[in-house]
Amino acid sequence: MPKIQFDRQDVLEKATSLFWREGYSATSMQALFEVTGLKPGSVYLAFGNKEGLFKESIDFYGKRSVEYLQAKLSNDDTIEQGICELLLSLVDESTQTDYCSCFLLKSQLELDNQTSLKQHIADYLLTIENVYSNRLATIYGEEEAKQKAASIMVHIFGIRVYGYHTNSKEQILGSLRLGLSWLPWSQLAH
Amino acid sequence: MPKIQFDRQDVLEKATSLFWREGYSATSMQALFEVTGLKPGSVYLAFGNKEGLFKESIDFYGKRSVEYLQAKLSNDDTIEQGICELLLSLVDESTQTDYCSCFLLKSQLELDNQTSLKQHIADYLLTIENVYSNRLATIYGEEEAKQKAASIMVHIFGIRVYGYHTNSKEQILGSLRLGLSWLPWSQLAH
DNA sequence: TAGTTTTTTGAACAAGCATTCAAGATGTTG
DNA sequence: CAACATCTTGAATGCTTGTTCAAAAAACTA
Repeated sequence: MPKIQFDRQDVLEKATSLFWREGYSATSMQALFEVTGLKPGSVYLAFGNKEGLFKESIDFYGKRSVEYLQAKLSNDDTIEQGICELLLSLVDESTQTDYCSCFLLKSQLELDNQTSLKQHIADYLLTIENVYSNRLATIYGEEEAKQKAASIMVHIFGIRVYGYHTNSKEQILGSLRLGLSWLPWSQLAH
Repeated sequence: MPKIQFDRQDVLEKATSLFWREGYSATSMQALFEVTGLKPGSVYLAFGNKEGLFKESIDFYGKRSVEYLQAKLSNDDTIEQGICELLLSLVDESTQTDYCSCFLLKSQLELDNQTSLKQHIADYLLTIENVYSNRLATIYGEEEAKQKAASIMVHIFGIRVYGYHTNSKEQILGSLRLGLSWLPWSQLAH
């Protein structure tokens, strides 16, 4: 029954990239047609409308983020060391020239309370927090794990905003060491 | 020479409120006309264009924030206790129903790199960081004061995002106590 | 190959956007 | 009071927005 169509993943990748950089409101459908190479009718048949395409872009980004996080935290010998490495890669990311923070974070702040999208995004953020929490619960008590996970999330949000207008990598690293002093920073190479 | 005009402060207060809630792109000039009670011509004569009105709204909010911060941190007997109280008020703020994070933070993330506004906003955020840094430098060494100020900023950004989609006041408070453990949390009433 | 279903096309739509401007109102000055 | 400078008005501007739809193309079915 299904006929060949455009590469949905490819289109979502391009749409996500544009929404991420420009934001929801500032991204026009016309710009999306150009960047994806699709014509109006195709987009509206496949995604319904602008909000539908945006929602799928959020899903594309959100699922990828959660999967990446889970993989990263299950591979490492110790959980805490894995968290350190992950945070360090976020710091590196934040000093790149084309850095545009986190798509989920930006969208969460941009979207009005009216849209159901806001809760949808919040769910992804909570899922990420739970990944940290569950991993930490294998070392600490449940309450302590939850509290530490929350502190990690606060720091991630913090540096993703801080890194958006400041380029001092040292300052950001110092803040992580100071605020998350219970992590094994010293055990990492350089 | 000057003829009576509309109350500029009042207009800026209303425009700020709308920009803050909706964001720059999602706020239409028509909506600004309605909320301020001004007609197109008046706005364009007084502020130039949409970006001009937005810039003055940022100034209105930014200056108010810096002044409030300076007043708060100079009145209290000890600096660190003052910082604690300030952070606690931010936590309270974040659990209110009409909470819409920080205007500077939201705008910083929404605006594209192309506009000069981005640096203008960054300047306000750096000014705020310097207020913390300078006050802390009276207790700690200069480097340590700077590092602690950066950590405070990371926490403020963090809870202003975290509080946007989570309502658990206890979790946010716990994160502050955990990440900023060098502050005198226990010396505060309740 | 003929028939059916699905996808693509691109022009067209109305609504909303930021902005302009000439005319009228209002206050100040001489 | 007259002359002037400034501010306000609100309709009109041209452009962009998100979205639609009938016709053409393409892919599958029998």
